Amino acid sequence: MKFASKILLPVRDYDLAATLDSGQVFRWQQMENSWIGVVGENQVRLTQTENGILAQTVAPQKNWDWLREFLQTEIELETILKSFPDDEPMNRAVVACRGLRILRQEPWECLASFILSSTKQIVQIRQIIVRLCERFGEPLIRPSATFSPFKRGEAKTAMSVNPATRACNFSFSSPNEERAGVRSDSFFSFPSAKKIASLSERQLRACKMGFRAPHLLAAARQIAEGKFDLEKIRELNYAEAQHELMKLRGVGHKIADCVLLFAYGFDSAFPVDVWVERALRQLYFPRRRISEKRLKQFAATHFGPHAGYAQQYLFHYMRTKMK
DNA sequence: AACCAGGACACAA
DNA sequence: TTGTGTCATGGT
Repeated sequence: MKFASKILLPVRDYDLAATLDSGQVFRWQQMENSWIGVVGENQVRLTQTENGILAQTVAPQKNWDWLREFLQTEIELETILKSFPDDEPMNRAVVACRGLRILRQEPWECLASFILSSTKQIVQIRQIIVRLCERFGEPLIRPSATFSPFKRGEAKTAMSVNPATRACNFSFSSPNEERAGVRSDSFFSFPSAKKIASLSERQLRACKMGFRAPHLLAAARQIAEGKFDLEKIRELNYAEAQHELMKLRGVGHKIADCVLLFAYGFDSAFPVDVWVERALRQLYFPRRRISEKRLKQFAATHFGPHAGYAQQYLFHYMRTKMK
């Protein structure tokens, strides 16, 4: 793997591994001491160092603002942590997960990813998304070419000309790689809404997304046809934005909150999945029956203006430190 | 080999 | 308002 550009993004209080492996993004894989992933059209390698995060990209860069935006390196974490309630569960979660951040994702990829997330373990979400990107994303620029070498249908011709630029494959190349859920030699963009909208439900189900396929397809079509505008969400307040996202089939409170928090930066969004509900009941109301509604109300008022961050700390704390 | 997973939805009580 | 069945799939 050759990298054309690199930069050191100075930042402290940033746990890269915890952040990339905390169930907000699904396309990053650890390679030795680094993390390999894709942001937009860029294949990136990130390495945690003493002074910050070292970033390397395959394509040459003139401007790194897109990466600072994604990683949210400008955020002063200390301010956010100080806004958390000063209670035992929260303090323990912060001590255990200090440096955990919330990323700022591209809305469509985030929405699509979380439509695919319902009642799935994180490992399986990763596998589904890898298949989706391999089959329907665009191959990314490789170091040996100055432009995208070929489109999917022309793979055979291009391969015979220059095998080194091979970047296309409709399936996993070996059982081992399929089991790992990851290919090591090919990287693809996340398929656009327009691309997904052009597919059949059958093609999507072939990615093993099950009953989520019609939901993803419907959302992609509405967006591709201009009937649903993901950019418009930015201009709304939290309640309006949540209501708007929930108009999509397959998007309820939880998934809407994930998108609002991870893609639009609504820090007050507080997604409650089985892990977070478990954390709330078990850490805040041990051996006491609390109604669903009172629990929701507690969550909505107790964690302050950056409740979404607090939620991520509780989630990651439960999932990693508390088995 | 059951059980469960970063749910949503229609419908019943 | 809260409870139940249904939808697919495969790690653990």
